[in-house]
Amino acid sequence: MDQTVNDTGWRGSQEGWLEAAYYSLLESGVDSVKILSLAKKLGLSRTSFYWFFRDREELLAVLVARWRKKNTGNIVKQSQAYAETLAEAMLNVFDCWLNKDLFDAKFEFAVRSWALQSPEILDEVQLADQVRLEALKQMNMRFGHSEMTADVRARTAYLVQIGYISMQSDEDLATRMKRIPEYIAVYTGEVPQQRELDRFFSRHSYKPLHRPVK
Amino acid sequence: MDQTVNDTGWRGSQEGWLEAAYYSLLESGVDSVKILSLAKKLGLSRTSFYWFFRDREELLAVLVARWRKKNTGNIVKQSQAYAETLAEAMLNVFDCWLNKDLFDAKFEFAVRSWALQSPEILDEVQLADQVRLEALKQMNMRFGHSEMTADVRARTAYLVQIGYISMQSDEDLATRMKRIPEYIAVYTGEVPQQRELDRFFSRHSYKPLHRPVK
DNA sequence: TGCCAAATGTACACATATGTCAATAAAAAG
DNA sequence: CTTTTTATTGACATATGTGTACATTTGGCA
Repeated sequence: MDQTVNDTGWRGSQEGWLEAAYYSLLESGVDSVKILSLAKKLGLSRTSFYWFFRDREELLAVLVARWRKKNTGNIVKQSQAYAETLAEAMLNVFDCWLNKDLFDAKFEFAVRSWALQSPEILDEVQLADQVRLEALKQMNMRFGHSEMTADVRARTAYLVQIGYISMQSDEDLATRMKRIPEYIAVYTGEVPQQRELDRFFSRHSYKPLHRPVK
Repeated sequence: MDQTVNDTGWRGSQEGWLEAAYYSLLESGVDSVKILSLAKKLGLSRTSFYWFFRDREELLAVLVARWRKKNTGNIVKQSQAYAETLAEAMLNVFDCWLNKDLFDAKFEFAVRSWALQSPEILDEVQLADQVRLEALKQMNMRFGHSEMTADVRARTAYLVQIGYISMQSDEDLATRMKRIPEYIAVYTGEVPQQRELDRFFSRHSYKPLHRPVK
C-alpha cells in the first residue's frame, strides 16, 4: 500500500514501521499505535514487525527519543540566538511556533497526552518543560529583567504556546501573524520595531496586506 | 471494596460506576475507562454494569456532559463578576485556577487528551475554547481595550492556564501565589493594588509570609 | 412470609490485541 | 546457480476487552 523510499528490494523496513507509528500517534494517540493496524496500513503481515523491533515497547521508545531530540533542542537554541532587543529575541523563539522543522506541535500534543497514562513519559515531559522554561528565563534575564519577572515572562510565552497546541486549532498563517505584534508587546512589555517585524515576517514568507501607517 | 454513599442496600449504583469512571479517566485517560477494570475496583461483576448503562458509550457521554457543565460555565461567570479595575477582574478569573469547585484542571486535561482520538470530543473542546475566549475578550473590552488587544490579552491569560494544565505539575499554593502579581502585570499591563491582592489571597486562604515593603 | 422488582452473577459468543515458532520466500553474496 | 542472509508469512497460544441471555440472589414491601 504505502511504499516508502527503500533502496533495498524488501517491502518493509524499521523506518517504514516507525513512520506509520508516528502518524498514528499524531492522529489518534498512543493507544492507536497498534502493530495490527500498522501492518494493515503498510500492507504487510503483522508478524513481520518483529523482525525490526523486539516488541511494541521498543517501537514506542524510539518515538519518544525522536520527540525529545527535536522539540526541546530547538527552543533552547532559538532562545540563545543573537538579538539586539528582547522583542527581537522573542521573535527568534517564535520561529519555533511557525516552523515545523524547529518544533512539531502535533507531536508535542500527542506526547503530552500520552503522559497521562505513562509515568515514564510524564517524567520526560516535565523534564522538557523545565529545560525549556529555564532557557526562556535566562533569555529574559539577559535583557535586564529580575529573576521573578523573567520567570513569569518566560512562563507566559511558553505556556501560551503549549496552551495553543492543546487547542489543536489549525488557523492559517495570516490569522496567526496578525496577533504577533500584540503578543510581543504583552510578553516583553516593549512594542516591537517595524524592521524587527519585517525581518520576522520575511523569514516566514508572510507578506502583510496592510503595512501599519504609523 | 470501595463502597460509596448509598442509601439503598445495593452495592452498585449509576453514581458508583460514574465515579469510578471519572477517576480512571483523570488518572489514566479514556482508554483506561474499561468496564472490566471498573468492575474490579468496585468489587462487582462486570456485567452488572449493564443494569445501569446501555453500554460503554453511554457512560462516556455522561462524563463529557459533566465536564461541559462544570468547566466552561464558571469561567464565563467569573469573567463577568463585578470589578473596579481590569486587574481586579483578572483576579476574579484567577479564582477558577485555584478553586477546584470552579474549574477541574485534571478533568480538563483528560478531556483534551481524549479529543485526540475522538472527533466528537474535539468539537466539544473547540467550542468550549471559543466560548471561554470570547468571555475573556469581552472582559478586556469592558475596560477600554481595542478588539485586537483584548483578543490577544484574553488568549494570553487563557492559554497560559491551559498550558499550565498541560504541564501536569503539582506545585503548592505558595509557589503559585508568588507569581500572581507578576502575571496580573503581564496580562493587564497594570500593577495590581495591594488591597486587590489581599482580597484575592484572603479568599483563597493564603497568608503571604512577607508583605511587600513598598 | 412471600412476592416482585432491582441488582448481581455465570456462561457464552465474539472481537481484537500481543507475541512465539517454524516454514517459506526473496534478495544479496559468493 | 547455489548458499546465505534478510525478510515475510501462517499457525498457534494467550490475554483482555465488549456485549447478550438467562439464572440467581437480594432488598423492600404488601
